[in-house]
Amino acid sequence: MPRMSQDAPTFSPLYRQIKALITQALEAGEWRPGQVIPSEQELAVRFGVSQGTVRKAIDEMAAENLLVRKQGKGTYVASHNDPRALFRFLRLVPLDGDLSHPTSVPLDCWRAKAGQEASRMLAIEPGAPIIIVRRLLQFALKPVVIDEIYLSGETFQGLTAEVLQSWNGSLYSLFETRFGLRMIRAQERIRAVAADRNASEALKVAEGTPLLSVERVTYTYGDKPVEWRRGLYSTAEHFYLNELN
Amino acid sequence: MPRMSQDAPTFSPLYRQIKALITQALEAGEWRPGQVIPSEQELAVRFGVSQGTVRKAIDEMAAENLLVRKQGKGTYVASHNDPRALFRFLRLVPLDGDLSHPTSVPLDCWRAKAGQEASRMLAIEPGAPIIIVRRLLQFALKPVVIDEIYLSGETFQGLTAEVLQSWNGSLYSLFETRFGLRMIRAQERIRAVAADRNASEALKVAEGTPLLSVERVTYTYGDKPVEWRRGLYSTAEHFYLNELN
DNA sequence: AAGTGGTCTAGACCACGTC
DNA sequence: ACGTGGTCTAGACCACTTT
Repeated sequence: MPRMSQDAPTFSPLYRQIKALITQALEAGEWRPGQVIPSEQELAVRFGVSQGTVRKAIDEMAAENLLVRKQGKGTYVASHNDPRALFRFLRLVPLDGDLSHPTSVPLDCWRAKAGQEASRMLAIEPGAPIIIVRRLLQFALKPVVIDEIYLSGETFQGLTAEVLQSWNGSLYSLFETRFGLRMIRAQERIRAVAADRNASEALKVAEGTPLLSVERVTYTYGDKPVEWRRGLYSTAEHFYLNELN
Repeated sequence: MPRMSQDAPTFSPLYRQIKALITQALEAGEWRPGQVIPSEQELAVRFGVSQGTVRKAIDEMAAENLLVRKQGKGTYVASHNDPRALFRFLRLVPLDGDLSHPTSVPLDCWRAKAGQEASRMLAIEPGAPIIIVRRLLQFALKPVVIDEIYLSGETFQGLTAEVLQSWNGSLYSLFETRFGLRMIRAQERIRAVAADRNASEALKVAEGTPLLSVERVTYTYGDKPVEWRRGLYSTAEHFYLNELN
């Protein structure tokens, strides 16, 4: 039973150190999204701690949606390919209870250099290459969200309009499968704005219609920002649902 | 070690039964908000289970913001009088990082009978007495939110404009202190709307300005809805911040 | 039957706050 | 010194899934 560093001013309990080790392994790609990780007992042996300590580490990671426990089967690496993950970041719900899945329609995809704002949001150098994606989100064939998505050109090399076109699934599942980038958490800043010319055409609403402006920064491991997007949501037939706990 | 009912189709682990018992005691007012509850050891003896089982029950309740643990001191009943609880339900943040506390200015308070919508939201009979409160929320003396709040007249007997005027603190801390009602969780539905005459006057913005419409239903123990409110947020100098995990 | 996560226990020791 | 929550361990048994 290794005590590790337990008395420094930066005290951290054993299970958190184990958590960090598991996270590192995850980050290094030792186990891929959707796969099982070793059993608690195996991990306990590997790290030289008791099974209960591994358990507590995994408990926290499951609460953070990094891992998924399945009784009798094992513990799995969370994946955006899992259909249940779709609405984790998309909080838009139809006014009537219609639960049809949204469709992503890529409109455009081009390269540019990071300006002030993009460089700050993505924590990259101003002038660094970025990729900008415009896409429409449809619910039951009706346009509801128009998104403008900024990505670091460095980490998303090879992302083109064709790749987007040919992908059937969520954007984040593409990022995960194709670029090995797992979106862990996000922060959204919501304001109300009037539809400009572009938005009104894309969303088929009158110019000046109030829309939700949703700015999102999405982070991967180590709180590293990897995506910045701004979405304009038409709330004629949908609303943004938020649970406060 | 009582096994209780552990094999019925409605299986529930011991710690969840303990959790239910603690919640009942909380609901019954055995310990009041802000006070300490008995130690884990005492509760273990009282319920005839091990300390670890009580611990797990309290763990979940702390995660749900029903209880607050303080190492070395004890476990406390969560309270809206705690200043840290203020921003639990108010997700509005100034564009510049100014962290001034908002002020609530009650504008009006009158009695009415529940209509269709209010009765559905508050789960009361149509025609039942309700109280409607209009109030303004100011950040640094600037009007930012205009709220219309619907409450069941039954549970909020004695709530008058005078009571609201004389209360220095959040609305929920008033509800808690004066009416013994603790707000546990809430659900918000957000849309974008244009400012009508009333809103434009109250918020000092032009008519037609896009505003956030935030409809909130707030629940107390047992998922019982006790408040329905609609707020119009001016997002000229503030935004609604949401963390997605 | 065997393996996995889930629950429960009992006991030891640590960190924090108060007396 | 004492009491509280926080951590860690070891072992038993339960529930679920697969073989």
